[in-house]
Amino acid sequence: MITLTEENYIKAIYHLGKQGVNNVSTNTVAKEMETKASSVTDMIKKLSEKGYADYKKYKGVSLTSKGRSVAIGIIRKHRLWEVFLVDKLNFSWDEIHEVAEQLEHIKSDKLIKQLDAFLDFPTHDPHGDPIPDATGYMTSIDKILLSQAPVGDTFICVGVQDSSSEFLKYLDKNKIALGTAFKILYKEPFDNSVTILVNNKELIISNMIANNLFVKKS
Amino acid sequence: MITLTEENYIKAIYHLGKQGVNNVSTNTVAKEMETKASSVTDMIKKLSEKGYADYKKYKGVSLTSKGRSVAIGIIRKHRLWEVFLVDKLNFSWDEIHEVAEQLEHIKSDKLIKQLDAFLDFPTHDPHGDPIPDATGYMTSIDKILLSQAPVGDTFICVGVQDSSSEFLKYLDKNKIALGTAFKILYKEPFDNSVTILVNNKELIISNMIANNLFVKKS
DNA sequence: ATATATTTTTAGGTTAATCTAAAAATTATT
DNA sequence: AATAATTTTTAGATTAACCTAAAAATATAT
Ligand SMILES: [Mn+2]
Ligand SMILES: [Mn+2]
Ligand SMILES: [Mn+2]
Ligand SMILES: [Mn+2]
Repeated sequence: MITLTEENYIKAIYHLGKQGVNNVSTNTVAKEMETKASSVTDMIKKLSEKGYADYKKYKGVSLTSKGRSVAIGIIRKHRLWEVFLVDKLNFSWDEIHEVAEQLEHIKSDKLIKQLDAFLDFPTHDPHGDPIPDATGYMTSIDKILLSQAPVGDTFICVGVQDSSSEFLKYLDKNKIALGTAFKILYKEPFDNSVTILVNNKELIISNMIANNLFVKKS
Repeated sequence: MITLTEENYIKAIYHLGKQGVNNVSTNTVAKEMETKASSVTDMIKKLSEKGYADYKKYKGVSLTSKGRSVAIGIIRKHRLWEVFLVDKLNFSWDEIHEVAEQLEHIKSDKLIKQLDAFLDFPTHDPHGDPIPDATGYMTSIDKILLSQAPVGDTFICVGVQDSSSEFLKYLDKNKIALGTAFKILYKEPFDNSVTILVNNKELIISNMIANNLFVKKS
């Protein structure tokens, strides 16, 4: 039996250390979980005892393959529910994360299997993140950050790094969505801002924005 | 802030004492919650302090109007999710209760509002129980137990008292579903069994079954 | 009305998840 | 290499939800 809190820690370790393979420091987990380092120490001891994590004192924590498969299962549920909320219940992409944080903990194999089928086996969530299939396999489209993309080429938006409501609303306001195509006209060396041509209009994007938008060459 | 456990106690008190109006004894709640009487005493003190329940030592517990509206909200969610599972995800009516027990605690006003619309504002769940609307109003069809229905008349099945998987599977096996019509041919005084004509076949139903099937005159 | 049985509450403990404060280990700086 | 700063762990408390066992109240039976 695994508790909701344990699931959330496992997910955090997965996201912080490249799919849970890299060691993550106690403080890093504490920040992500909005809790204190001492609480994290307690919990990663427990996760380690239960076989979900590898932990050596003062050396940080990583996931075992058992822990990794738990993490992937939760992520699968999170992203499928996000698709449900957008595709079926008309939520916008900036309203879904908090609800999915709750729904991802519902335990029922049949539920997630049927939901997957009902949604027609989506491969990506509304933020462009890949949805692991029932076996844990994830298709990774090769995407780069807009800040890393060269001037002159044409790209399409395929994902976001930050999926906070604020950032997503900024994109909405500027009519940038997944699938939107644009051309990189100019990169200002002084502040690393990027001028793009999108929807037949020039738009200047700050480095911070460019650092949170995933694109791929079109 | 209300915890999941508090919600479950409130729901239990609601179901045990006619919509939470009647006083319910500590032991009754303990049995329903599969816990000990001492734990119940602790919890109903807390519910009372938080304004969800009225409690006097040794006198049992009932719900305040605040508690009642919490209960109705949870029941609304439970039943809407049950409709979702059956109508959209192809669950059968005997597989949904446990999942709905989890889903009923998801907190999002928009979610339940949109789900209601997505399901086309259903008024009854797959077991024939009424679904409270957003204001808490519930339509109650006047139904009686098959065991109370007179011989000779024709009835349709409109609900179940017991919604355990075992009972529901029995009904499936005998091709009895919500909306199924039948005629009461005979009631055996010795064991109170009931002979009905259903799907053009005679079927003898034990008193226990007849005590768990709601019908209405057709 | 008294004794017996049952129900309910209280007292005191446990576990999971958190916290603060202090100690120990590690890392960075002179 | 020694000292200072930072990170991590330990020790000891707290809270929610539960438990057992004993005490108190209520209900039932003689
Ligand atoms: Mn999300
Ligand atoms: Mn997402
Ligand atoms: Mn149910
Ligand atoms: Mn139901």
